[in-house]
Amino acid sequence: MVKVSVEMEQAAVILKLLGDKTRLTMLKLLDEHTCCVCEFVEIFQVSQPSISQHLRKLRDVGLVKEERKGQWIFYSLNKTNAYYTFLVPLLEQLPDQRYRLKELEENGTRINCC
Amino acid sequence: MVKVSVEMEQAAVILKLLGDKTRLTMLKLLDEHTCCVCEFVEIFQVSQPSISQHLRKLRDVGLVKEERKGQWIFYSLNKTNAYYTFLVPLLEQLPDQRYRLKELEENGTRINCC
DNA sequence: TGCGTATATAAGTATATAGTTATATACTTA
DNA sequence: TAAGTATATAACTATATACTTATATACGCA
Repeated sequence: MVKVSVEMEQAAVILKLLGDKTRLTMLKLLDEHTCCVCEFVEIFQVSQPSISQHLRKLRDVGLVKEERKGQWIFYSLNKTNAYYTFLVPLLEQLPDQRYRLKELEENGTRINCC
Repeated sequence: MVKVSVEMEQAAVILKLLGDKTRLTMLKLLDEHTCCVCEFVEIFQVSQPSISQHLRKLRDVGLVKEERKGQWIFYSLNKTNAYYTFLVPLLEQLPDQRYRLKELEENGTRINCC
């Protein structure tokens, strides 16, 4: 008997959240680095509220956690979350996204806020 | 360097398809057994077109394949599909759905068509 | 305290999605 | 060939989703 880590309904909820290119990329990035909202805004070239709303959805199911450091709020993967082990084999198969952070560093937008 | 099995955009498309309870359960069932449309109709208690439309989406990305046997069309997981290995660790973590087929057998609705 | 920056939330909108009913197509069998 | 069963597609509808702009809140610093 294979161990079941999540129920069907919960799994579908999580997978629906991952089924968005922006959120999926966010999670892959967060698996590699802590990021703040303004970095995501720069990376994805969408409005700041749009990023906040994506992060809220991920936070609402506990996939990510936030930590305020002064003016900025840093997001990271919540590795204690029940769904984290469900996520891991997925994220492992996704292409490395660290080049995006490197791009930020190159044009100075990473330094600006973090 | 971890081997990348899928690109971001494709992964998001696949995960969005999995982010629906009906389709996710279908895939888990198909991982265990071949099924035909009428069985899914019975299991999920939705209209036949609804089931057909779900199956079409899964077929369009190549996750499932169909095989006509007389009057019936049997669906199964397409294990040669590029996304199959992406899927496997996910499906493994989902609860076994064979009890649903057992239920069909018990009330005779499995026999009716397959 | 007042201003600038970072983030969150509210409200609105366009599009996507999942279901429905109606109908078409394909096969089986009398 | 006609009737019955299985499946697919078309058209429609209600709801969900992802974005936008406008505004509120929180923090740092002069």
